[in-house]
Amino acid sequence: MPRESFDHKEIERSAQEKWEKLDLYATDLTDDSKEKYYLLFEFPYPSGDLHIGHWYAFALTDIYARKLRMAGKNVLFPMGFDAFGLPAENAAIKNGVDPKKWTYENMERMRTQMRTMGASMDWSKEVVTCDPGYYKWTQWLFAKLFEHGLAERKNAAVKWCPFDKTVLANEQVIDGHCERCGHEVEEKNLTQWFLKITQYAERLLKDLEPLPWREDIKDAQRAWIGESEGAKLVFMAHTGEEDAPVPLEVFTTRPDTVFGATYLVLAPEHPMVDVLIQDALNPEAIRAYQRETGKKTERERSENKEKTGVALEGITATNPATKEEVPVYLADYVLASYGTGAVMAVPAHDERDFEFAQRYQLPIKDVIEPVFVRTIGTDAVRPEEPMVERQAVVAIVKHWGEDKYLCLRWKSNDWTGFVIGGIEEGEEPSVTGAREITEETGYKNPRFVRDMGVPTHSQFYHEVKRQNRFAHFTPLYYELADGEREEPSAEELAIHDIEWVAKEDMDAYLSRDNDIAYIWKRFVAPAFPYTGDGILANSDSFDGRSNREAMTELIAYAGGEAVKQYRLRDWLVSRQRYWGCPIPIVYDPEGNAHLVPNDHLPWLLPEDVDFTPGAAGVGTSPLSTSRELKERVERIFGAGWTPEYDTLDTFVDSSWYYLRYVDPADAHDFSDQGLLKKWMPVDRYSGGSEHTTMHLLYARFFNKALYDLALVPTSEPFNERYNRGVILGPDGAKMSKSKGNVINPDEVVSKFGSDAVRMYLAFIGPYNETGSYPWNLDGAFAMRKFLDRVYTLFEGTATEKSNPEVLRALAVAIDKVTADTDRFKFNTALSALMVLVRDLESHAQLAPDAKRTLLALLAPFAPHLAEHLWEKMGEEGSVHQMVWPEADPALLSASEIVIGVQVNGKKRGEVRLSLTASEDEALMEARKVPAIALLLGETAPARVVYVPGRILNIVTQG
RNA sequence: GGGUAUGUGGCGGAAUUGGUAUACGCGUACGCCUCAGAAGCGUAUGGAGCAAUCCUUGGAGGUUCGAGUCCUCUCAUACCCACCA
Repeated sequence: MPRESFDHKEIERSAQEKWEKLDLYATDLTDDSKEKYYLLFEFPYPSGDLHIGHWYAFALTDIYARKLRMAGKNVLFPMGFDAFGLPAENAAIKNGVDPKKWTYENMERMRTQMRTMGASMDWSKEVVTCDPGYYKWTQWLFAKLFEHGLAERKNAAVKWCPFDKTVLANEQVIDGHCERCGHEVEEKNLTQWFLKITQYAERLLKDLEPLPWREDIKDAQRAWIGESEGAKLVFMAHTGEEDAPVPLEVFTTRPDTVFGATYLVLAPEHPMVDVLIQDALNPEAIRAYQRETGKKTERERSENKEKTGVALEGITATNPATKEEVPVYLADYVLASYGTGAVMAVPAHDERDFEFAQRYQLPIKDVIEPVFVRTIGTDAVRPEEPMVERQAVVAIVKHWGEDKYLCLRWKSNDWTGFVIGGIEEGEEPSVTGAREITEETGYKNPRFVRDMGVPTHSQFYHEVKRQNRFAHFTPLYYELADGEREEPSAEELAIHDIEWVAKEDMDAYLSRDNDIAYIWKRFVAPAFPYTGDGILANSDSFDGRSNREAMTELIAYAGGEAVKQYRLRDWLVSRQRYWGCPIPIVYDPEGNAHLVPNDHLPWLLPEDVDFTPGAAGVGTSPLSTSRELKERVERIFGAGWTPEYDTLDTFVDSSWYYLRYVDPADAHDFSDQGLLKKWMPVDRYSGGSEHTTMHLLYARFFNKALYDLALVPTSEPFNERYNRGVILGPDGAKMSKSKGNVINPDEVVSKFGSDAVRMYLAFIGPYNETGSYPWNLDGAFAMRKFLDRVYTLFEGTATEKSNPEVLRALAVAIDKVTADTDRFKFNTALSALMVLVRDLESHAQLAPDAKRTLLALLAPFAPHLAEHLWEKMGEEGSVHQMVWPEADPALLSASEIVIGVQVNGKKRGEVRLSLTASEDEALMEARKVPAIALLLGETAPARVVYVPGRILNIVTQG
């Protein structure tokens, strides 16, 4: 059948006009006759042009919005702009354009482009964060947080470019240099505003649990919050003089190793350094180290793998467990911003401390003896059986001539290792080793060289003895004097083979991550930290106990306190930027911060600002160049009062926009309580994976804080969260202007039509997974071909009713399209539509009922064409007001089905069976298939597995 | 270095609870149509083999009547965090 084509431009124009006239998409938020559904996508930054990524974000969510409306939901599907931000200011600096003008013009252009998309967004709820009507309430909410102690001022470092004389955002610092002029960046300490998100760390973590989010999204948030359980311990620092000792508090996750803490390390910025330095013998060296590290950014410090530090000479601190005096160091591997900014160093059991101790020759004291518990395999500990403790030796034995070592391979389980033997009552371990070497391998002249120190312990199931073993190994080293050997007993030979293994082959030879491999590693590299669990040693009365089990008692013994620590820092919201929401704070002549009273909100962003780099003072914001702002403050508050010059991080604006959508024009409140109660939480929030941590966490924090102030009805803002993938350039690389692989959607839309483009994006892969998909023009063309086929299907109309085959094909498609669209699996929904269209094409002409059903299914995916065909059929109203079809279950279940027949698990044919067929009937049918009959022969099958409607598997052997 | 995710044809991908692997689409080949090309239409298309048949979901084991799917190990790629004590 030849394919008709249609004029997509004309169809799009007329459909869009019609929708506007019918005002289809403005949601009546007060309509209670339908169930509410709040479908949210991340609002865009008005960067200028609508790109293919925007299409991917908006048009595909739109598919679901349309489907939901047809399914009878009252859908809120709003749109807005995250309109404050750095690019507007950069344009101002570069081209002298007013940031406001630049932003509003961009928004207007994007609105126009978005209309061509034909998306059903509700523009009447539009929110623009740089609009005073919006940021008035950003300021009001900031004030609420301030009043409740959730906003505070603290010192914090900013990146500063000494050439441009301007504060840089983190993303403007490339490799420690200013992205604009290439000069080296410095850090400056400024007093800045913080929101105390850390107070919510525990709840942000705990409330994640019941959310129906994908586990990887939750994991990313958990990692960002970074909870560690540990203890705070106090080491008293002494100066050697008569002075009172100074307490130094440390945070550690391993208080069980406190007996091994052989020195103390403070961050260079630690506030106590100023006190301690007065009594230190080397104040110049200490100051020099502070200056040196102060120049470096945190990133540069971490890039430098080599650990550096300086001793506070003449100062010691008392280990609260051992009561011994330990030296105190400054080192930049300790971060001032985490924990207490000070750590107790346990070089034997921490890799960083170990490295530092090696470099500065500090004592290393083992306090944990490793315990290896086998948990997998046939020798895994069997909890139901008793544990038998044994003292034993492990003997590493060197060859008399070569650099090879004596190994045993156990025949029962292919286990590889060294000679091992139980210590007899009253026997010297070295004697045990020598005896076992001779007994097990026959070598007669082992010479004991040394005991390798730290004992290790193993728990495993002894398969031969049939009991759990807790073996305490003493690792010993022997060398064979010569090769003199007698044949070991037959009993020994039956258990294992003897093998000589070269040093360099040993790692591959030994099974990984077990006790034997550890002992070998210790033998070849005698000093390295052990960070795992084990048995306490060198720890007074705690010796011999499990480190985990004794943890709480050890904390108490050391006079400490168990605490939880978070990696999450308080949220620094001050930005030394112009194009952002002004912080509604003024300072009295004494420098105390006061909120700008509500009746002066919105606290307007001044317009007489000089953007020239360096125009503002050192380390301050462009707002300080505004005369109007200063005058405004003095006029309202009095002489000597000064404004806050910083603006808010744009993440603050976007932390509450979903609350404003419900009541965007409200001049008396940030939103309407009644509507919030009805509409929150957001039912499904779709966005980019790059916002998994920061934006999503900030918004959750904001919502929780407002919940505690009884300003919002739910403690979590978002129910479902879907992360989307990215569209790559045709070359498979990330789209970027410099690579020249950016796709301009306008061109493709004008060529194939808006419907074809959105369908291509829907078809490219699963939407709710964060894959990345290369753009392919052939795909958009293919979608247009498909739409032409649909168009052709509507050419004629049958007068008789649809036949059962058509009805069944429709039912199957309804079922699949519905389920897949609900899960955002638009690709498979479309595949079901294509199968349906192919089936329908085999029938001469379609009855009106079949056409209507097909149009309903098509409407969310190809809204313009569906509307056009609807009109062509002579139907009233809009196709988008149709009721979403439901599949008749009776049509879905076929009475007969083709199932595969397997012989011994391999598919050998297929049979058509009724769903209610018995096993005997199935077997009878299967025997009619020649290939199967041949394989089965005359014998009765040993076993038959028959799952009706799925599979028949005939097993012929046992 | 740590965490998370993903590995299925030439390509994007499909496969409810373990139950006919490769749906749908692209690309490719051949044919039809055409003066010719484009478009369109039709057929084929995981690999090997003339065939019967055998092999195939990154690799190696395992559990099972049956594994893309579950378990163990291993390799590769992507993203995020990276001295967090």
